[in-house]
Amino acid sequence: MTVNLDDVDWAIIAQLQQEARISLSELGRRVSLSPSATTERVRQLEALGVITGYHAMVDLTKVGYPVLAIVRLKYPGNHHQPLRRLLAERREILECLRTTGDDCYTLKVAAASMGHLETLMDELAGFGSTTTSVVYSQPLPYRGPDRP
Amino acid sequence: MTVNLDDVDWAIIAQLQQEARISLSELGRRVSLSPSATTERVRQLEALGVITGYHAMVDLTKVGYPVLAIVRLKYPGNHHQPLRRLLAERREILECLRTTGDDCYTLKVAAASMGHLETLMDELAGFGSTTTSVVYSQPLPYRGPDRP
DNA sequence: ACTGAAACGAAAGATGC
DNA sequence: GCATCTTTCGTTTCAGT
Repeated sequence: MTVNLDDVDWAIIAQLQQEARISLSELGRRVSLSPSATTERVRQLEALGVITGYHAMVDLTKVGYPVLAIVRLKYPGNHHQPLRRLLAERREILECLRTTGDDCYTLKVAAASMGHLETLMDELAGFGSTTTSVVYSQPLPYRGPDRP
Repeated sequence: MTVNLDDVDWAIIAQLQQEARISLSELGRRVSLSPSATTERVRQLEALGVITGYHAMVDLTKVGYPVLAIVRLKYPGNHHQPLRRLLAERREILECLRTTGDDCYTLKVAAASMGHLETLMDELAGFGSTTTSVVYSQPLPYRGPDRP
């Protein structure tokens, strides 16, 4: 499943992980490649599924979601469909990871207030027992993986 | 701290959260605005800190990190500097949230193998007691917040 | 706060190395 | 797999509303 990536591929990935909206010409300048060669490399990385997308990041507080929480969910049964439906519907759930261990799901949830978070927790509590931690701060700026 | 956003702002945010590399002209077409008006709106959203950046997302398995784990860290002391240093150095740590509750930090860690994860855990264990959950799957495609 | 026009720079595609 | 060239399209700036 691993793709072989050379120095230039990693340089491209590093640049686009930090600044996804730079032009292909600018990207080419930064990695010392012509615009067309850069375009071809980026196309390949996308086609191979190495780069899966480009996303704007938003300040949750500024858009009205000042409360961020991590919810761990202990989900006993095997009937995952209802939970999948909730994940799709409730846009306050920003991320969901299924994990080993006692808590099968770990969710990241954005809420407009503690009252709103309470409502969301009530919905999730229908699926199993939950453990909620409210996030104080995010001590790490965004970054993706680096070359090994 | 909240910024007032109208329908057009939210439409712009929604588009850029899904596809950050579309041209400003294309974005303008999608939200029914001229290129120059679109440019000005995006510039404002960036200047206000509503949009904090644009990032390429990468398939961790394809770039050589097939093991993803969530690590909860119970950090007793108040000396956070050494941990901050580790966060900055160890690029395998992709995310770090400081939270309420018994486990003060929740980290997302990418590893090349279980052996590599073991090494990383040993480093983290120096700071406090850890609970590690390996991620099976990510049942939710990436998405940011939606309009309330 | 948005439109429209004009100059500049970038993207896309074809060709040759 | 990469560079160069040309056409087409996007970006930027500014006048005007």
